[in-house]
Amino acid sequence: MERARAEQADTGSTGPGQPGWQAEKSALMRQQILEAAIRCFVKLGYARTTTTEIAQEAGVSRGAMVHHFSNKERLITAAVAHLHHRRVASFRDAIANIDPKSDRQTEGIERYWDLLSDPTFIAFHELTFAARTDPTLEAIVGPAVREFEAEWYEQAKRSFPEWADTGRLFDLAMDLTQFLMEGMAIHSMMDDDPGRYQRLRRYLVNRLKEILAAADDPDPDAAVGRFLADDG
Amino acid sequence: MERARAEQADTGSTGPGQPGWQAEKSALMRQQILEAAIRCFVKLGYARTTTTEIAQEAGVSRGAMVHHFSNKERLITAAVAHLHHRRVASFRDAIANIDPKSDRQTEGIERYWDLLSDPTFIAFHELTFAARTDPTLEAIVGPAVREFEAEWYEQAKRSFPEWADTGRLFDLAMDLTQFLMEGMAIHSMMDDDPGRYQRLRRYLVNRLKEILAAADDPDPDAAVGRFLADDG
DNA sequence: AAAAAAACAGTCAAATATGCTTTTTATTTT
DNA sequence: AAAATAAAAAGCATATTTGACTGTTTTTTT
Repeated sequence: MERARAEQADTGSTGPGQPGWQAEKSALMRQQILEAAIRCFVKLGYARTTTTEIAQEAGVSRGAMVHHFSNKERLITAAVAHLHHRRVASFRDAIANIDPKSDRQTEGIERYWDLLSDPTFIAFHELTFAARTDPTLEAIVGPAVREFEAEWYEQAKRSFPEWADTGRLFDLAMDLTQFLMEGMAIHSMMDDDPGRYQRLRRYLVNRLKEILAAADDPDPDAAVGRFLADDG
Repeated sequence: MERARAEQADTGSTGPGQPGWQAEKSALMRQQILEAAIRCFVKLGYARTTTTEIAQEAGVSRGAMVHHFSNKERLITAAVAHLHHRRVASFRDAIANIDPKSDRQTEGIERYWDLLSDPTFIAFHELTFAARTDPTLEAIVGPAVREFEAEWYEQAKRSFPEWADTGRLFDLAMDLTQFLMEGMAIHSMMDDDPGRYQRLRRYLVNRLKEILAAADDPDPDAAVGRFLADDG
């Protein structure tokens, strides 16, 4: 009395003929389209990413895609949300999985560097930059950018408890890391000289350790002052 | 025996009716169009800068513009060259005019910061970034980017003789400055918190002075090693 | 002063991108 | 099994953008 369901095995919990299968297939296709959009951002840049191109990249017909995302703005909005979730998730696990026995500062910087050259991050940067001159896109991307920055800060605080209660020194270290790493990442996209960047990452780690060491100073404000002294 | 030339006075060396006047007017219009193109890059981004938009921004008809630049690629190429010259020139005078009595490192960083937020530099950055996914543009912009970097390095060497013969320490200082400042500049476009950037510039100046001081070390290689140490 | 050349303006057609509508196919429910 | 519903594909209409063409005015040369 077995019904013919031989071909459903690998799809997970549901299969053809079962209720809910269509919904699952639909969700899968949505996902597929969003990932294709992200690949297009990386490959072509935001401006030259057309809906036609995304459909082609996803391997679905334009009509099928229109069924899922009725116009371009909705598609872009969904892609940004998808990208944001992936970015937060991959940042979390990169930082959370640092070997506690390793040099944690170095590991943190190296893992963040890997992320910065990941397509997910390149795509996001592409969108952020395009948003500079596109108010519609800015309205979509802006909140995600701010949310990620807050997440970055919180996650760093959680994963590097040695920095707790270092106040302004922590802020200084975060800003230094963020801006220097981003500047390097952008430049490294058009300049193939890995040694240059590696050297500077080592320099950065040493600076971070120096700032951290200053936190043990009896007068932390004086320590901040030493780093930011205005005289020679 | 005066011929009627009352209205030529303010144009400089030539005026209507004199040979060469047309050529001068033509050059002026070329210039006007190129500057309009640059304003468009800043305002709209490279991708959304159309020839129509440039003509409108320049206040000339499209046909007139086509007369000067027969197609878009030639116009873009000329605009990039124009922008490059302006960028090199403004960098040179910013650095060359540093008051010798001031704190030269601080002044240098502050002046470079001013340049990074100047439309000339924003436009160039826009083009550089767009070139990532546009080989045709990359072919035009790439050489200018490399030329400017070389110029930047040479100019810094010339204007800060105290760094002469500091070898690898100089390279480290240049890279640190370039990447950190660029990272800050990009971020500051979308985040209005001047204090954050000012603080970090002060930090940077102190780091530069520290690197420079290390150049007096009897063993400069050991000094480099101290900054780039690989152990805790 | 007349002819030649250059600068300029306006219009048009081809190509491309987007959003909408219609037709066909597949799936679920009764 | 039939009706109802959802998904996918294809085609069409409108917008934009670019490059080309044509005619007019201004400037230079003879």
